[in-house]
Amino acid sequence: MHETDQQYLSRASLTKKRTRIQAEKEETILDAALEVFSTFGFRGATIDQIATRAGMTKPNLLYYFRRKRDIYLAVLRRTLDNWLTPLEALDSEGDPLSEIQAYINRKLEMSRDNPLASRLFALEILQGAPILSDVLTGQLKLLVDQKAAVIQRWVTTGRLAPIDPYHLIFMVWATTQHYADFETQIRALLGGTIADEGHYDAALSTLNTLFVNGIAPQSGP
Amino acid sequence: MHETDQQYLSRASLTKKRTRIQAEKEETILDAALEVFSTFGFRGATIDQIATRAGMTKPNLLYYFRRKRDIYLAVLRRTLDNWLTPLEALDSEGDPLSEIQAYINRKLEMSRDNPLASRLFALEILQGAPILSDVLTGQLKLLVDQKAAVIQRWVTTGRLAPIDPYHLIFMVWATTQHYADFETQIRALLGGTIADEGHYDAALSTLNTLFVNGIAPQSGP
DNA sequence: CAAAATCCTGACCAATTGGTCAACATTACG
DNA sequence: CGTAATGTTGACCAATTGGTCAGGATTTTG
Repeated sequence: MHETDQQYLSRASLTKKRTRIQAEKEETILDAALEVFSTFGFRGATIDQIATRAGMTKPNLLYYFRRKRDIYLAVLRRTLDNWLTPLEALDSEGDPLSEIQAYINRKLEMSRDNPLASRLFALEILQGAPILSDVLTGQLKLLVDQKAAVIQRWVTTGRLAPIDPYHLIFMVWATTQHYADFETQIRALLGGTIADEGHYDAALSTLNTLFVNGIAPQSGP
Repeated sequence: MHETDQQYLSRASLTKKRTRIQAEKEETILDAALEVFSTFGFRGATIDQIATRAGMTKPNLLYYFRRKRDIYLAVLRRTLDNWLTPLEALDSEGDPLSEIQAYINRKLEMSRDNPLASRLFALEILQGAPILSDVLTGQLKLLVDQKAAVIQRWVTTGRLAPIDPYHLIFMVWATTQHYADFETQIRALLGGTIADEGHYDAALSTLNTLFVNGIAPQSGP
């Protein structure tokens, strides 16, 4: 499915076979594009910037992706799965607190290991999600509705303190993605980022304190 | 201080006095500029867009602010105070839990009442804070260091659960600003924003549950 | 009311940028 | 090896955009 999707974007793939060079160059381009788009946004990025960072000329890059928008779309698609996976893994059969803790863990890891992807989506959504709006109201909404129902069940059966599942999910997103999206600010204030182990541990431990204490079922009658 | 600062930006203010028309037009321009910059970022915004939204021609706008960057700077400056005020109001003499609760309140109100300002700063910081970096390492760091020290004292004296003050502040920022910055996503998932009273109350109540339970001092052994 | 100051605009310019294309270079393959 | 397919590039184009300017319109002020 991804394979065929990409065929529509990368023009060079109107060739009979997907050649070795195509595979290599397209990946190089998308890597470079992720860096540039996640820093400057769609309009702020230029094809030349991406081409330079990918070590090729502009017309050469445009041989692989005919339009700027095609590059952008391809980067978003390639990154989308990574973005959704952590929530997908939330298991309705597991222990509520551990599940949510594990979810926070995965999200914070993603912010550390792939901050560019986080910033790419942040920029896209900040600007009104012109490209991703379908994903938001479709794929993402389905997933969130489903997982929110799981959390709601945990609350109803008393295995979690009463809390709105949607807003709980928002809080997890907000707090974890913050470390990627506002990295510049974090660095200015802490003198480092969560790429530094000490800061990572402090962030994780704060998250755990907050969420575990925050949503553990209240003991007592 | 603000007055004189602005003189450097708005060219028309090389006139002998600040005229009525200058005051009016400059405000109109900055309002329009906030809308446009907070949606498209600095590079994505065009002077024409701002001029159109301000109901004037491009050369006319450029009569008041000679360069695009001047408009951007002026908008950032005008909004900066609002951005810092909520944290400044955190009172070291108050009750820790109430103070933090009140802080969260103010921040969420700001996200509701001035989402454009929040998105403007978010875009600026996401892109590496090319303009604001001095503010981050200067004014903001001073303020945050000071308030973090206050919170640290609360922790040390056992009036707050042990938690890293910096990361606690980050969590407050993240969760409250999320509703402004990711409004598009919230709308896609909830069918509304915190401008709707129901959603606002749900968000606030979730925040309170999380933070109050999360950082209340653990009842004794 | 008239001169001075301020305000406004159409026309224009140079730089940037997305995208094309013909011609040449390289690679794959029978 | 030779030819067909694929890859690469300099030169170029049209649209967008930041910014200028001369001159006319309006407002302020004595």
